[in-house]
Amino acid sequence: MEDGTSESPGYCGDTDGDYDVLQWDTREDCEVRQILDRVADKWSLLVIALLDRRSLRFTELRRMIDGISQRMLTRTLRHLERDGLVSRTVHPTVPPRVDYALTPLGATLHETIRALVTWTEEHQGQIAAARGAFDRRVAAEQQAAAEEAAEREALAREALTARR
Amino acid sequence: MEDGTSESPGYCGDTDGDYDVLQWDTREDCEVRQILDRVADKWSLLVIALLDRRSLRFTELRRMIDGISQRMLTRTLRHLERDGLVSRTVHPTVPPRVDYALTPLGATLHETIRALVTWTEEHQGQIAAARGAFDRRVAAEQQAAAEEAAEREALAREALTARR
DNA sequence: CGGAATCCGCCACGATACTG
DNA sequence: CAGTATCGTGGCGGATTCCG
Repeated sequence: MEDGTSESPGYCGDTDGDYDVLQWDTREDCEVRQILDRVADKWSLLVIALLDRRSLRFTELRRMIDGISQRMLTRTLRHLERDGLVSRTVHPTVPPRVDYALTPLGATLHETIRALVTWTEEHQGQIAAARGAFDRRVAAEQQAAAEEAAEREALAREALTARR
Repeated sequence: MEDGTSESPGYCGDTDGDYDVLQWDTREDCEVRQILDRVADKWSLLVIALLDRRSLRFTELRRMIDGISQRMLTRTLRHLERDGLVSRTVHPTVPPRVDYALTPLGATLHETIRALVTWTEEHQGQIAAARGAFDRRVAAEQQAAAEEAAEREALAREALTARR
């Protein structure tokens, strides 16, 4: 099994009731974070999206995703299966055939995720602009610092030659 | 600066038009994934949620989050600032005072995220059930395999004693 | 074909110390 | 107070090999 997100089943009990915003933010360690990590996983989201069209075999997924290693595909599918987001059905044929499909639960999650994707698409312009502005500001500050350093060095050298 | 999500500004151009689902899934490497990683980041979401109430100082955030290191808080805030989700204002007082606040863009993102949190809260029961069932199945299979192995070993030993 | 098991590189993160 | 700089490390992910 290798790891498996730890076998602790239920709560984490970490919630000390400091602030009320933390009602779902601190306990993120319990449930929300688990799902969030699954969604944000490099491959999970891709698998969910692909399975949303139709059920697929292991090798089909492997080919479609292209950059993925068999190890990661296996792990990803196991995790999704464990969370009840993907169903795994083995056909006892030879050679063996395994089909993966999205469960109803997985389908609703995919819908929910789409909202986030939509948000990103709608605002990616603003984000790109913000990044550009930020990077330019940083570059300008760095250059200013560099010039100041050069000036200080020039002054120091000048003082040195004057002493001789 | 240390890293900075690479300074490549625009597209990734990785999109080979194989399937149409990949229209936003393959190019995830370009924009969607960036935001998703930011959201799924261990601390970013927490910071966004806390700043949704009111603007906060560096140390306030540090105390409220509790498990975070100063390094990670700095990095997180820088990333959020770069993406235009959080604004940073320095008050030229002594001692220095720096306030962080959610930008309008960040606020809309927070709203969008809430949908995902809501989904998780609504379905965490199903997920927990699925995990339980999965783990029990795995445990059962492992035990079955162990018993089978023990039986084989017993047979082998029996055969061995018979040969003497 | 569909995995499981093993080895290993890399970097994300934490702890620590220092600066303005 | 609000950071930057440096070092040490655990774990994630990839490559490879073997199994049913």
